[in-house]
Amino acid sequence: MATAKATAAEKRRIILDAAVRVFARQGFHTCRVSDIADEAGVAYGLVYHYFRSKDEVLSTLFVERWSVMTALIEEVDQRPIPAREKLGAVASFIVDSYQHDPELMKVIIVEVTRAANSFGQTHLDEISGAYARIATIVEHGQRDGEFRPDVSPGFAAMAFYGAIEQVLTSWIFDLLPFGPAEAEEAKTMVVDTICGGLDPR
Amino acid sequence: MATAKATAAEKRRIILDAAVRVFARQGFHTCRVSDIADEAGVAYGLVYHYFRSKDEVLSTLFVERWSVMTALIEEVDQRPIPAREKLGAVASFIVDSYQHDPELMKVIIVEVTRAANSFGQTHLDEISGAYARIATIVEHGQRDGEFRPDVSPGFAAMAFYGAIEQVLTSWIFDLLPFGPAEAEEAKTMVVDTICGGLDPR
DNA sequence: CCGGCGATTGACTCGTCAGTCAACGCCGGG
DNA sequence: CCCGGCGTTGACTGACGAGTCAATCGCCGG
Repeated sequence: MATAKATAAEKRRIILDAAVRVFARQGFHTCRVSDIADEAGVAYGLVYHYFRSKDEVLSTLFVERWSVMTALIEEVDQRPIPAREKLGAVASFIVDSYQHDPELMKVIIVEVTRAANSFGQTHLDEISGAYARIATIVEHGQRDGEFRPDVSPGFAAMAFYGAIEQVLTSWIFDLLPFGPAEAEEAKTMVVDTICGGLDPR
Repeated sequence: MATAKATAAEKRRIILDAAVRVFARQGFHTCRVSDIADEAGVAYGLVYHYFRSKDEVLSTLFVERWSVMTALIEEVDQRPIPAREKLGAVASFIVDSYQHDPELMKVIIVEVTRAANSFGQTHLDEISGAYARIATIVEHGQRDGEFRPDVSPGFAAMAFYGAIEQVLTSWIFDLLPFGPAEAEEAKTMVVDTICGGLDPR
C-alpha cells in the first residue's frame, strides 16, 4: 500500500516533469495532451487519472514554484538587512531558479506570468501577490530612509520585477547570451540599476 | 474607381479597428474570426477577402504600430540631446501610446510582445530590433561619458524596456491604478530609476 | 489460489473553428 | 438596357484535439 502510494506520487511527478519539457519545447497551447503522455511514457488516459484537465497540469507546475518564490520574498523582507540587499536576494533567487531549471522557468514566465490574458488570468491574484510583497520591501526601505520616499512602491516593484523578467525572457529566446558569468552580471546589474535610481540623493 | 478603392481601404481599416476591440476584449486565441466580422458589421468571408488568415490580421496591427516605435527610437537617438533625455523621450512615447489607444497597446503587448512563444515568435526579429536600438542609445550615452561604462548596453536596454512594459501590463490588468497623473509619474519614475542606476557615481 | 479494486490503457466521441467556395448584388461602362 | 467584374455573403467542410469510458492489468489480502 505504502509502495503503491509512493509509486502513484512518483507517476504524478513523472507526468509533471514530462509536461515541463513538452511545454518548454512546444508551448502550452500548441502541444497535445498526448505529447505529454508520450514524453512521460504513459497512456493518454492516465494524465486524466492524475489531473482533471490539461490546464490543471500547468496550474500545478505554476503554483508549486510561485508559492516558493512568494514565501521567499516574504521571508527575505523579515531579515535584518538593508533593503537593497533584500532586493538583491530576490533577484538572485529568480536568476538562480533559471540557472537551476531553465525549462520550468521558461514555462512559468512564458505560459503564465507573461500570458496574463489567457492562462495567467486565473492566477492573477497569486501573481500580483508577489508584486505586492516586493512593493512592501520597497516601502520598508523608504520607511527606514534607505530609499527615496517620493517613488511609488508599486511602480518601483513593477520596474524591478519587469527588469528581471525581461532579462530572463531575453535569455529564453536567445536575444542575449546566457552563462554563469551573465547570470552573476545580471544579478548585480538589475539591483544596481534599480537601486541606483531609488537611492536618496 | 477612386471612390471604390477608398471604400475598400476603409473597409480594411474597419475590420482592423474591430479586430483591436475584439482582441483586447477576448484575446486573440479565444476569439473567433466571426467575432471580428460581427464587430465590424461585415460578413465572415469578407475578413478573408482582405486578409489571408486570422494571424495576418494581428500581424498587420503589430507591424503598423511597432514599426512606428522602432523608427521613433532610431530618430530620437539622432537628436543632439543627453542620453537620459533620449530614454525619456522613448518612455514618453510608449506611455503616450497607451494613453492614446490603450486597446491597441494591450493587444500588441499581451498578444505579441509578451507572447514570444506563440505569435511573437514570428516577429522576434522586429521585437529584438527595437531592443537593439535602445541598447544603441545606452551605448552612445556611455561613449559620451553620460552613463557608466561598465554596464552591458544589452542588459540595460532589457531592464529599461522590461520596466516600462511591466508598468503598462499592470495598468492593463488593473494591478495599478491608471490616469493622466499616473502616466506622468510613470514616465519620470522609469527614467529616474533606470538612469539613476546608470549615472556615473 | 481467488476475488476485488485501484491503476492503466487507448479507441472513440463530440464540439469547435479556421478557412473555402459557389452564388449573389451592385455599379459603371458600353 | 444589358453585361462583366469586384465586393460581399454565409453555409459548409475538414481537421484537430480535449476529455470520456469501457475494458484490461496486476497487485494484495484473505
